[in-house]
Amino acid sequence: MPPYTANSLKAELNARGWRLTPQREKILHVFQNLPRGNHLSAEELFELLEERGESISLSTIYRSVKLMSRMGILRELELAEGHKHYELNHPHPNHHHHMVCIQCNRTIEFKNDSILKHSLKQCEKEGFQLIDCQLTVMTICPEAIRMGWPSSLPSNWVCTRMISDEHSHHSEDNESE
Amino acid sequence: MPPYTANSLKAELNARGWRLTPQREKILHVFQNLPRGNHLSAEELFELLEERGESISLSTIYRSVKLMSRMGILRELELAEGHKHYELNHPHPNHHHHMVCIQCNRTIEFKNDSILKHSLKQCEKEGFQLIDCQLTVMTICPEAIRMGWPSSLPSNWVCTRMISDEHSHHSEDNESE
DNA sequence: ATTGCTCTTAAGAAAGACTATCATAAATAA
DNA sequence: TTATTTATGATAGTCTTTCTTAAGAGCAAT
Repeated sequence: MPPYTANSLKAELNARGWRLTPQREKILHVFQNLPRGNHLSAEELFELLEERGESISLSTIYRSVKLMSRMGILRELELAEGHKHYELNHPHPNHHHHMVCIQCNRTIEFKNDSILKHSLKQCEKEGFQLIDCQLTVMTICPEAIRMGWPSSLPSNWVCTRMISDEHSHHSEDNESE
Repeated sequence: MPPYTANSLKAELNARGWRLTPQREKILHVFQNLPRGNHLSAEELFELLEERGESISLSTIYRSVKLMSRMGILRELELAEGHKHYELNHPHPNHHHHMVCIQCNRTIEFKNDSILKHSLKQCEKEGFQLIDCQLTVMTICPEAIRMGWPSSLPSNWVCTRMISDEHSHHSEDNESE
């Protein structure tokens, strides 16, 4: 049921020039034995291992979860403000992007397959191999707009003119530099 | 020549429910008098103000440059690894996205207007107002591939099957769940 | 207008989360 | 074993969050 054995983890790591260490194995072991849907912060993972008498330094914890996330073994979640959580990257296509409201600071997830397609095209154009992609859209959310916050932008903001250029094909912005 | 006066900054801030404080005014003032193309880290900005006898706490520095970046007054640059720099957001459309190589950790910029269009469409669909967008693509770069690093992905990684689904229209992944 | 009161936001300090650097230790290769 | 590369752990550095205090804005009664 857990997708990784010590051997397959080793193979995965070695394939990229990285090594299987006791620390990495222990960390993965924790995640594999975690009930599905559960997730841990770096700190929680650290304490959990501490309790079991297998103390691993926080540096290594942070480094390992980062590495494994980049490899696609773990998944990095931004749940609460201020700290990340990690879980096994189960093969549940849960690939999404984020809209952040600059007014109320809230984050909303959304799905959009075109983003992945564009990323893939970009990679192919430049000889890169795609692993993952992540779009973050800074916005003003409907609630903020309803509460009267202006949805217009500073006059010198790059996006405004790019978008207005896009919509009205009579470019009215003749501002000098 | 500098696009903001104390009054226009105040208007910009007030419009979003934020206040013009002496600290924010001083910070903007520094950037407005910075030669074009120059940029400052939070630490540098702190020291510069310190020298002038106008000491502002680091917390406030960090908070202010973050706020002004989100508003589009400043622009946040990721130059060196490990710390950010800030500059005035001149109306030079320099809007770009990033490809990160998970193997060698390098970041490459690229431009792609479709991303902005898709972000805009997404925003309109959900009643959000777009301010900015930023795509990060995790990749394996050509150099890393040339050096023999596998460009294939872990078998349980979500993107693989999404992409292979996309390319070969005979979906071969009949794994349960 | 000015004063006092209330409500909201910001500043500063300190703690917390995460990342980078560096010396040492462990793992791989020869 | 020895040489080479990579990882760990400790520490310092960068940035964010939280909390308390201070300051700005709005309103009422003077």
